[in-house]
Amino acid sequence: MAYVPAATRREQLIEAAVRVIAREGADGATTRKIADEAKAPLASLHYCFQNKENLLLAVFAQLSDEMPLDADLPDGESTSLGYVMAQSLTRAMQWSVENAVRIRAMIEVTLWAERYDPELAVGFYDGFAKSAEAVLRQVDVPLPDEEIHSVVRVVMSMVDGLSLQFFTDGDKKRTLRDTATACELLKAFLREKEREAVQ
Amino acid sequence: MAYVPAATRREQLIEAAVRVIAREGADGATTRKIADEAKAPLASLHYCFQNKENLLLAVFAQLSDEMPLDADLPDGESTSLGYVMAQSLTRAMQWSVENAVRIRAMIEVTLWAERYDPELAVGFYDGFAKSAEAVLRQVDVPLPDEEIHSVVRVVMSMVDGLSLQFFTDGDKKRTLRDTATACELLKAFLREKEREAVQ
Amino acid sequence: MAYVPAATRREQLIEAAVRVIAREGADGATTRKIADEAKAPLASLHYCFQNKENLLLAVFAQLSDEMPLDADLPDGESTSLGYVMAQSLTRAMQWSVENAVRIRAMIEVTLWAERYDPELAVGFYDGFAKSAEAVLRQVDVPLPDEEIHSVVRVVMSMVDGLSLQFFTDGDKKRTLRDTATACELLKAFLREKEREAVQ
Amino acid sequence: MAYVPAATRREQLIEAAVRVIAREGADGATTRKIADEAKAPLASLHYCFQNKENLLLAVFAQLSDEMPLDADLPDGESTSLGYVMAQSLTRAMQWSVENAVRIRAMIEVTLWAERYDPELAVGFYDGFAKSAEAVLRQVDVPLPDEEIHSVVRVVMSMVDGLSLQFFTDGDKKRTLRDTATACELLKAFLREKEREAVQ
DNA sequence: TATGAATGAGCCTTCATTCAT
DNA sequence: CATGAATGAAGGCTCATTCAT
Repeated sequence: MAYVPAATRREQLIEAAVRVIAREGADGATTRKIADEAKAPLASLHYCFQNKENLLLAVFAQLSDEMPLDADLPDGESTSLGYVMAQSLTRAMQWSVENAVRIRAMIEVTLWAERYDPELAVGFYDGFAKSAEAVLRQVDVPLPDEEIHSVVRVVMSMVDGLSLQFFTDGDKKRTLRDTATACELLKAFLREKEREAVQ
Repeated sequence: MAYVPAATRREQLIEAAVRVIAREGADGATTRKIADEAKAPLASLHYCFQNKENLLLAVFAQLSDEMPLDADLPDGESTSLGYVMAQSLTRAMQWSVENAVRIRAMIEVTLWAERYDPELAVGFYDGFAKSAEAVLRQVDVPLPDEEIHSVVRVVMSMVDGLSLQFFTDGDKKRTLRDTATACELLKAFLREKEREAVQ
Repeated sequence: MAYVPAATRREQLIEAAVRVIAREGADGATTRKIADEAKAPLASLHYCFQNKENLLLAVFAQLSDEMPLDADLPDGESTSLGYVMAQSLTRAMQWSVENAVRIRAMIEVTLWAERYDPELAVGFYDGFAKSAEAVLRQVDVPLPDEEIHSVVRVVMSMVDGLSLQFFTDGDKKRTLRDTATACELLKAFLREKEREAVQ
Repeated sequence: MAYVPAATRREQLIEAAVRVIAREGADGATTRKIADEAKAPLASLHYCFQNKENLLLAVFAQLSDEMPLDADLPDGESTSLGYVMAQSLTRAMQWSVENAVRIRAMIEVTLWAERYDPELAVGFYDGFAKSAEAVLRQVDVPLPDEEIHSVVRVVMSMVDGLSLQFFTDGDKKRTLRDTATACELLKAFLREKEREAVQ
């Protein structure tokens, strides 16, 4: 087998791991299957990551990085909270349906990570939430802090849940339609809040 | 080890499997760990279920049965769609936070089942959705069929997502608060729809 | 492969381990080589001994038991210390040259045991020494306790050293001749002591 | 890591190997551990010695060279055989207790060498014996050649055996006392022989 | 029938070694 | 020349399963 530099191997192995994990779960993804999928020698996996655990953590980190958390804020203009959140949700789900394998792997690794070290997954969720809040700080929010956090978590749960449903049925159109519905729920809620705030 | 009739053993093993799976995942739940947890001989597992696969399917079926899908409809009275759905969602989440182990196991087994046989999990979701629609047929619905199905799926996704979050942080209060927020979203949406329908 | 009861398997594996260890050392004796030598499935090794370590400890115990430590004391008659010790030494060495493989294995395992747990090997030597002293209590000893202990240890060291030499050259005759010489040293020493004691 | 000339590296690696082998045995002394102990790059080990085998042989040769075989003969004076041999034995054991690590390594490598190539160790013992005989040629010997060779081998065996015991208990004082006892045995034997020769 | 005992297949990891500079 | 990087082969162990009663 041709010698391949470690940096390249790391990427190949992570990508291979993502595919195998999506297919077989984190525990089912044996080092051999991953190495084969990457067309890499088994030993290179341990050369690059020391052990399976580290590889999974790398996969977790990689996928966390890739997840689109932010909305495209039209600069300068004043935008409503509903618009921003809906757009975030929509973008996340669009990414999900286009990256079924990665989302599936993400879920499997997240569950694995929780088992492996409960702190880890919490950290990820927090990062996610922080990122969302950063976005919100840029718009006028008609709600007290505590309430807005709750809404953010509900939106996140909708992303998780809709993604989960998408794996099960694999129906892209339906998932996007349901995403639109979810946005409607969100906007209706915020519109009502704004109306209340005005009074 | 005392001889125990197969029927009893089946229950013990399923219950043990639920606990072990919640702790270690479906793949991490070895036959030995399950047998030990059930204080049953290892061989009895294969005697009762032939193989691990069948046991996991039995766990899946068992947990599917237990999930509370229906709302308590106040008989005779006319109730709004929003009320019914919100109550369903709330009940589901209350059950979730009170049955963390079972929900966790459910998620792990569902992911395993999808890998094992994609049809299976679909069937489960469908059953869930059908059951929900049966409830809805009992109330006035201000939405076309297609739209109402979409809302049902969004609600289901919120249950899944909120449960997922609950495992991660284990914060019961927060989860119930977020559940209430989710209900608000849902109700605001349906109120709006009703207002539109009136016009 | 035919099912074989664990008790039988244990013996087969220990015997096989002795041979492989004699040939390849304790570290070189891989679980696979031992299993093959015993014509046993690899898994049976772990079924019977849990892990390699335990097997080696069992080999150590087994060989310790087999070593002939005692002299054939002619009952009733008064025998000289020199006679008893010389006979012990001779018997030990006769056993050694007839059981080259076992002695070789014993040495390898003893070195391994010292690395694995220093206490172990000490215990073995102590047992050896105790056993020797028990024999000595049966005869008249013309030496103070401390001195007799030292002689015992020197005799033990001759056994070890002569055995070591035997492995290297494999010359049975020479080893037995050297053993006789060693006995002469021992007896000459004790004769001198007795003469001194008489005065 | 700084570039170091091969000659220096060889020494560093041999010294490191001695320490690691004493600690972990010849098989347990992995190339990596040795390289680390020498603070040398792993590849330099193979650059200097081609393979692990050669390094072990080098260690064996090195340690063989170091072993003190000769007695300090008081020039000009006539010295007894007993004195010479006892002094050799004593010096060897003094060196042993002061160089526990090297002796331990020596034993481990010798056993390894015997496994690797039985001729090797024989050669070493022969060299040892030859060297001893050279010393003996300088004094009056009251014994036939064959018998004196046997005594030499017994003395060598006592060195080996006492060293072995010393590793096990690590009791320096006791080892030296036992060495003195061994000398007494030897001297008593030779005195007797001399007396016989006189008659 | 229900169970203790035993095994084939496969897992993660580590080793000595080789490659490429 | 001397070294960092990479790999083929093997090692200890565990798993689901089957056997024998």
